[in-house]
Amino acid sequence: MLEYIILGFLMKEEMSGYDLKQWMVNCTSYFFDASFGSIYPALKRLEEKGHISCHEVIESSKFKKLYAITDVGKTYFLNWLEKPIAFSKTKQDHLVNFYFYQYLPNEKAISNLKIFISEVEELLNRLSNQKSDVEKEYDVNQFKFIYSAMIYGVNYYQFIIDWCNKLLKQIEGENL
Amino acid sequence: MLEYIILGFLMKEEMSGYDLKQWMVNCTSYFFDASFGSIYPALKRLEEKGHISCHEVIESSKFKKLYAITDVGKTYFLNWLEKPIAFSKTKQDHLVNFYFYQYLPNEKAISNLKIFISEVEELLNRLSNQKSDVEKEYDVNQFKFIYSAMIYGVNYYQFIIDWCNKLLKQIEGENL
DNA sequence: GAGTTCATGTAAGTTGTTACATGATTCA
DNA sequence: TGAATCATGTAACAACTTACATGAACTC
Repeated sequence: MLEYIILGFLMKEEMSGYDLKQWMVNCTSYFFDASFGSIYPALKRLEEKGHISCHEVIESSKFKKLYAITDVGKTYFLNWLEKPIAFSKTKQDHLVNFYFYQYLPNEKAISNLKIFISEVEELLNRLSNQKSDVEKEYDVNQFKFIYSAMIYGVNYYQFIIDWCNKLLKQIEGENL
Repeated sequence: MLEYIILGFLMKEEMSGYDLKQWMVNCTSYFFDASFGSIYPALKRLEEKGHISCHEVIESSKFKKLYAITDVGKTYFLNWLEKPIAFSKTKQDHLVNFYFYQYLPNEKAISNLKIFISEVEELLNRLSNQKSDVEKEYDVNQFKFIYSAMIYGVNYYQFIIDWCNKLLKQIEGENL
């Protein structure tokens, strides 16, 4: 998946491994992120396969290895993109915890739920602000899919918060 | 995470590696599943650590290695469970695809969205039926957390379907 | 008696992360 | 001049999956 994401970003413009990481942190980290330890080897592999090409530059007096997608790479990427998407059941790690909360005293369940909620709320706020910025600065119709992904992210976080709150009220109701 | 899930299941009753896999497929696969190739080595590790113990039996004329959680294991599990849950951003693989759909012709985007929707709809139907069965057979108040997880699963699938349909209508509207 | 399900396990491969190492440049 | 950021990279580890191997029992 990482190699496809890299190709996807390079469809827009050439960039370095460091740039790619920045893009992920700023734009896709709510559904995909990768470490330098996987990005750099991936770039090496993609170059070996001929999907990308590299040229070294000095940009604002900083050494950079800029990677550009090749025609072979473009064909490869688009061929992958047009294939039907297999829904891969995503691990919802937090559900593993909640699933066994029957073994926890209610007070502990409540306090942990509250901590978890505020954790997700912070992520929601950050993404929500980012979404507002995009709405102000860009014509969202031109970035339909990217903007839709943001809406997904915001609504997904909200969904988790709502679910937690419902569960919270249910347990709290019992404690009375 | 796998080792904790195993301990969690063994909190209920002793079972074999095969049983554990069955439980995951039938009960948790919408948010967590593991292969035999990871379950059996995990059981070995847990036994070495003294978190579980094993005894071999013939159950309905079939050889089984039944694992039971030890007191040490129980303490270890509960100690993990009561810690605050770190929200780990789950990779939403399908979003990686949709994020780059600007590079796909609208017709292809539409057909792929439709395929994806029916894929998720099938999962939703299966889980939805399972949920109905649980509602009929059990007192859901006794399995609050397990039942809440099911609601999470159903609503999560529905959320994805709704998001896809919205996006679909938006693209289809453009094609007129 | 042939195929399916039950049951356990291993070896190799996949796909990452974490921690470290290096060095240049920028900024206070 | 010392800390932070920019920039690239590797080695070790982690946590799995896939594919294979084995064999007993059940089912038609």
